Amino acid sequence: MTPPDGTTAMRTHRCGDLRPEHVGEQVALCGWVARRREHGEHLAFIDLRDHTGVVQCVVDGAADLRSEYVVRVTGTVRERPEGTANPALPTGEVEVGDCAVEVLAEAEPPPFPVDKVGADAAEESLRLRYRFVDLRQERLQRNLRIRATVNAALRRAMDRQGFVEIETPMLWTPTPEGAREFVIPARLQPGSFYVLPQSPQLAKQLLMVGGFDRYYQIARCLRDEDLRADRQFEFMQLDLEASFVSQEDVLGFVTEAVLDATEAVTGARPGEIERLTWHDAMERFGVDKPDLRFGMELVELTDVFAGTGFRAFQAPCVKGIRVPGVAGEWGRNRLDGLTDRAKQLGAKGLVWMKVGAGGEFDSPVAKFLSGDEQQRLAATLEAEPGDLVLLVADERRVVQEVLGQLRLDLGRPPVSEGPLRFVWIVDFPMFDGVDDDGNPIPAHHPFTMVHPDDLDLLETDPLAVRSQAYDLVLNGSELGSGSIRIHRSDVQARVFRAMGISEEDAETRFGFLLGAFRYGAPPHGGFAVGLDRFVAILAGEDNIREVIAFPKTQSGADPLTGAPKPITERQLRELWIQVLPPPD
RNA sequence: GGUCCCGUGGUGCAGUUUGGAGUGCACGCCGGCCUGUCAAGCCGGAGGUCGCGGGUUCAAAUCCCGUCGGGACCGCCA
Repeated sequence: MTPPDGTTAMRTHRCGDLRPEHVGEQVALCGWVARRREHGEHLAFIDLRDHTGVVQCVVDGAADLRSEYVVRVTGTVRERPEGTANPALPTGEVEVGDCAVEVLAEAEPPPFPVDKVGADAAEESLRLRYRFVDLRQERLQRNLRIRATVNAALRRAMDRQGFVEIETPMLWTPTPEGAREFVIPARLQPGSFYVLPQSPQLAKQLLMVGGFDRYYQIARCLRDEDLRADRQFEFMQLDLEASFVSQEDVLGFVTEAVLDATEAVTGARPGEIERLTWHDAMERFGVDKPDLRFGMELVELTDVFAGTGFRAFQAPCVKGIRVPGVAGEWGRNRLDGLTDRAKQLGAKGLVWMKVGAGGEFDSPVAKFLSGDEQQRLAATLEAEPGDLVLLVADERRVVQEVLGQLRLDLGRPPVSEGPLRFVWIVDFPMFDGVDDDGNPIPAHHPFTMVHPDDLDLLETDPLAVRSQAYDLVLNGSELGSGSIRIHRSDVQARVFRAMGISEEDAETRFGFLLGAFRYGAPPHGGFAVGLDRFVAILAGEDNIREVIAFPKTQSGADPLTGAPKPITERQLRELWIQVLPPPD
């Protein structure tokens, strides 16, 4: 997997590649002046940088260079004199001697230091305004190369599994569902508009009807929604769909692809991806995207306090988490802060208990709990001396949400740490509560297939219906989701009815897809993996902007180009568009 | 739409709580010295609309109001 050596007409080697084995070779290197140490008119050291690293070049004379000049250096590789090797540099045992330097391009001083320390410290908008400089630093070079490695590995995996890469249109049709769309005026049809696809969802289902039984695409998706550390207007997905498949087939295809990509980046292939049902994930971790890198699971305690006299625990659900060995670090102030946090998350309160040296509970509420309750509590939690125990009693959903978040607050390792813990979340519910009109709210898009065992519950108990939808989660981040789709019009009609979508409604919104399905739709299902988040985790980055060459700021601007900008009157007229005055 | 944090020479900070001369630190930049440095060193120098606007005050980087930009989050992202 060694990439080509980079030899060109202008250079013989790359800076970071030089080693003792090259000693004696006449070399030509090209790169940027990272640093220079000049000792008068007789000696100068130049640290020359390209994307492979830095090497020291020695000039026997004055070097009239400045930072970030682009230069070509010719000289002879030699071992460094006794005692002058630099173990901090991979190239530190050698240097290029007797250098002649040719300036290929002069450069103004960079607006911020071109290294990890300098760029990390700089205001991010400054980095983005000078992204072409920022990109030279090792971190972004590495991240974007990881990204390319992932893309290549995914393509290989999909090709190997018989998938066909097909591009779908960027100019698509508006659909009044889901994310807000970017709108493109149609010059040839004044008053009408295309939109940029929020995903290739409908297109790939049409491809299934069209007989491409294994489709994939590394697809750009666009959503005009507010930006976040893990969300940009435009993002990439490994999008796939296959016909005549079960859920198992789809999970298999995706597993193969993401494990291949992980191995390509890290050199190690994770074991088989484990699975949790949505129900178990919510009960044990309080979230549908559990971070399995650490324990502190939610422990069910409802039975323990079934007959309790303690008013606060007379609730539909009681759960607790055990934070091992930290009791000593939690004084009254911090615990009060934690209680505030729990209330802010929706709990009525938070009960904390410290486990003393003899296993006894130290807590303001201990006196309200019977000896038997305390004993069963300790046993169920497997509490050890020195542990801090946090308990919440409330409606089940509230308990899960609050403790799930506290678990993350107190235990979640940094993104750059720990093993890569993939997990499939399966058996999602079909609906997520009811809206103001009493209609069940679909948890996924309306073409998601019902779990085969639950089909008959659609009319009787819709909120109990599970779907054949599944998520892939990595270290607590949702990497992607997919489902088996409905391909039979009778089932689709029942699901629309359950959702409160009328036939006319459905026809208006998805008519072209439903129409196509009348011409012979195979059973099919698919998935989409969010690549920006995937790459960010593999690169150990919190923020997907660090794995995107030219990202936008939180307000959707690009400080480098100045986009978005007004366009000319003439352009507007051509598009039959008039800009309204801003509201007061 | 909302909550919170940040904005001071090119860069990163301190100064803001308790108003008193653009005060300080590190890096960078410019000039000089320097033949083994590697965050080179030593000497000297330049560089400021304290984001912007308004208000309070004898006096505002500092207090108040507004606004712009950046970031984190809620809403939103079927």
